[in-house]
Amino acid sequence: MEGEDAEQRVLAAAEVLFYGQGIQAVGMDAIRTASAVPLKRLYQIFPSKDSLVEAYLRRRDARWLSELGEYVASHDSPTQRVLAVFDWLFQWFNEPDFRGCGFINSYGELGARSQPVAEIARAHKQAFRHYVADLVAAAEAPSWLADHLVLLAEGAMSTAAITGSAEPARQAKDAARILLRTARAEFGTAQPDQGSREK
Amino acid sequence: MEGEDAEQRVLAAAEVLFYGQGIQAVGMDAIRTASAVPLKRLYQIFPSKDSLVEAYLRRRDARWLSELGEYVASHDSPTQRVLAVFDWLFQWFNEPDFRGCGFINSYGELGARSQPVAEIARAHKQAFRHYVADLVAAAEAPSWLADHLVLLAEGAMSTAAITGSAEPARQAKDAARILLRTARAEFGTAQPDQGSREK
DNA sequence: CCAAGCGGAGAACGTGCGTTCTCTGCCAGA
DNA sequence: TCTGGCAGAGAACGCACGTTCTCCGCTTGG
Repeated sequence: MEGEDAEQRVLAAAEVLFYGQGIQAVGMDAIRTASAVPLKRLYQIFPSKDSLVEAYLRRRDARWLSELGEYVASHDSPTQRVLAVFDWLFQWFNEPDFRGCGFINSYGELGARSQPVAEIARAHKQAFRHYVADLVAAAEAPSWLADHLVLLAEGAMSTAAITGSAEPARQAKDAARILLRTARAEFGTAQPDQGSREK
Repeated sequence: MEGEDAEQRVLAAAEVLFYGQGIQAVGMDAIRTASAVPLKRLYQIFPSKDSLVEAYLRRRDARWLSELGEYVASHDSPTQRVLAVFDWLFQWFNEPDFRGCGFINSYGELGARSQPVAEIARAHKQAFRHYVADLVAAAEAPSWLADHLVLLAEGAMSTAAITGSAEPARQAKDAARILLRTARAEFGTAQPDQGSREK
């Protein structure tokens, strides 16, 4: 049974094309050609372009967070894990087809017209924030630090996309290190945890 | 002669519509209706939609930076000026038709297809970075602080757009305050003079 | 070997939109 | 007043694209 296979091929094609060129710039014909799934079958699986777009975003949301989580989990200390987020961003920005955050892009393109798209983007960013907040809590830093780190990460994505450089990830990591250190100092962290407590 | 007037009306309509709904979502007919400029005249002024889009972006670039500059200049001390950037963002985010950074949005929508759009977005972000760098230099902080503050500002724009809240501007300002304080402490602000000591 | 239906390939249809064209009325100058 | 052209309003054109339809070959059960 290749029904599953066809759906996966469509989603894979959609992700590459929608992310790489923008959603409105990609026609269903391009999806068909790239996935080698006939239009009839394509419309059996996804009854409209809108539904395919939503599926694309949901899939990307899940993959993005799981890849980030996997990378971060390979680090040991809570502090390292917080900073690993920015190392992962650096890697991502260096991928040749990096073109910014797919959710910010989709929101900018369709968010004003499509409530589902806006909602998925919002949910994705909220999930990311929660994930960072957990890392921050594990590193025994105040919860507002998570907001600051998220802003740095989001800014790095946009800036890296437009400038075409991965450097913003490094800059964001530097800033994150300073904020993390300062936050814990002000917070009066009882547990040094790494012995990396200065000042 | 109302030739000038027609052009201004077209640009005003284009800014509201393109920014508010996305570029591809707005047809030339909508521009015509909103500006009350007949299509014939419209195409005399802007020979194609692409050229109108570019004019829209260039005008928005100039206005955005000049409004920011005006607000910031109304503050006295160099430190206040640096932080005033985030107050201005807060005001902007609270405007009812705020929908994120028009350049990030345009880049996400068209940057992959249109080199001019990508170039204008890049130039805009570079100009913003230079502006912040000047403020940072005046506040006698190390130049890398400008990169950090720009990331916070960009992140605040995206996050405010997607969440629909102006709160990110406040969070970014808090983070900026910490980074500014820390940067000057580490930098040893003993010599006010130029503050141009690197790394 | 036959018939019935399923899946693939792409043509066809309707709509929206960027751009151009046509028609109509108005005003300048003789 | 007459005429020549200009500007406005919107129809028309061509194309792209989302969605549906048609045709055809293959398979599968009798």
